Amino acid sequence: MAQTESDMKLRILFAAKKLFAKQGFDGTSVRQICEEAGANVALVSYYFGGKEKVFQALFESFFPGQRIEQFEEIFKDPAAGLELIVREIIGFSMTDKELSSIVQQEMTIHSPRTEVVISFVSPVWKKVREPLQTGREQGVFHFESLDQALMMVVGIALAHKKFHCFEAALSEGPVLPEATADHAVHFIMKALGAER
Amino acid sequence: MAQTESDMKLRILFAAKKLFAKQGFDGTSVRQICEEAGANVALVSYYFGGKEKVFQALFESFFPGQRIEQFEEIFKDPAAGLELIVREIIGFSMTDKELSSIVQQEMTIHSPRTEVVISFVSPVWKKVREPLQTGREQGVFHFESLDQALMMVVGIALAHKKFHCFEAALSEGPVLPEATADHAVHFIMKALGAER
DNA sequence: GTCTATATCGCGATAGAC
DNA sequence: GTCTATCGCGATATAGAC
Repeated sequence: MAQTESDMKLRILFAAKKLFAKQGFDGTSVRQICEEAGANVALVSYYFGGKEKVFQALFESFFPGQRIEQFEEIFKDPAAGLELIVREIIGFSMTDKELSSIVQQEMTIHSPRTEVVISFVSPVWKKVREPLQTGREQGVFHFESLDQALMMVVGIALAHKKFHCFEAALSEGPVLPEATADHAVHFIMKALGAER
Repeated sequence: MAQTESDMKLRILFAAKKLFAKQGFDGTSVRQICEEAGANVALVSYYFGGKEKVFQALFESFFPGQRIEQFEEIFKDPAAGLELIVREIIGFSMTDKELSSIVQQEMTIHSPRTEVVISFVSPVWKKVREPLQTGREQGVFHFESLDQALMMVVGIALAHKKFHCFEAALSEGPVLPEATADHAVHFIMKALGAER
C-alpha cells in the first residue's frame, strides 16, 4: 500500500495517453479508454472527474519540465545550450512518442485543452530562445529574425514526428532515433551559420 | 444557372473547412457546419452523403495539385527547383490557412481520413525530394540522409503554422507572409550547404 | 474501490412533406 | 432543393448497490 497512485488510476492514464495519441482527444471515448485499461467506465469520473481532467492529468504526470532547469551552467555557451535543448526535445519526442503526438495535435487546433498544453510547452520554447538570442549577440549564430529562427528550429526538431505521412516518399528504411538527433542538430547549426 | 455547384453546396464546404481547421474533424458536428453555412442539417447528406464525404470533397475542391506540374523546366536546376516548391508550400499554407491546418492535424493522427490526406500530400513530398536528390548528386546540396533532409525541409516550411502556440515566447510582433518564405528558403539553403 | 443501471444529452443520418 | 421530425446510437456522467 506504499503506492501513492492506485494501479487503476495509472492504468487509465496510460490507456488514455495511448488512445489520445492515436485517435485524438475527440476521437477517443471514455468507454474506449476504460476498455483499454481494463477498468470500469465509472472510474474515470471517480479518479479524475471527467475526460478533460484525464487530459490535464496526463501532462501533470508525464510532461518533463524540470529536466531543463538542471543544466544551467551549460547555457553559458549558446551553441552547447542550443544543442542540449534540441536534443532534449527530440529525446522526449522519441521516448514518449504518445505524449508528444498529443502535444502536436493540440498545437494545430483551438480547444479547451489549448491553454493546458501551452502552459507546459511555452517554457520549453523560451529555453530554445535563450541560446539563440545570446548566440546571435556573441556572433556565434547568424539569422535575421529571432522569432522565425525559433519556430524553424522547433520545426526541425519535431519534423520526424510526421514520419508516417512521408513513408510513401521515403526510401532509406526506418529512421533511427540517435541518427535523427544528430542530423537535426547538424542541420540546425549549419542553418544558423555556427562554426563546427 | 450557369453555376455547376449550387451556392449551398459551396457554402457548406467553406463552413466545414473553417470549422474543421479550428476544432478538428471529430470536434466539429454536422449541425455546427450547417449552422455556420446557414443550411439545413439534412443538406450535408443530400449533397455529399455524410460528414466523411464532406472531408474528402474539401480536398478534391481546394487542394492545389496541378500547380507544381506546370514548372517542369525550372526543376532542371535543383536549387531553383527546391526554392520554387518550398515557396509553393509556404504560399499554399498562408493562402489557405484552413486547409493546411486540416492537413497538419490529420498528419498527426491515424484516422479513416489519413488515406485521403496522404494521397493528396505525398506527391508534394516527392516533388521536394527530387531537387534534393539531384542537387546532392550534382554537389549543390550537402546532407547525410535524403529522408531526414526531406522531413526537415518540410518541417521548416510548415513551422510557422504553430505560430499561435509560440506567441508567449515571441517578441517581434506578427510574422509577415513574404518574410516567412524568404527566411525559410534562406534557412534551408544554408542548412543544405548551398552557395547563395 | 469497483460495479450495474440509468439519466441525459448530442451525434449522424434519413424518411417524407412541401 | 429545402424543410421538419424522428430514429437509433453512443457519448459523458452519476446514483446507488456491493
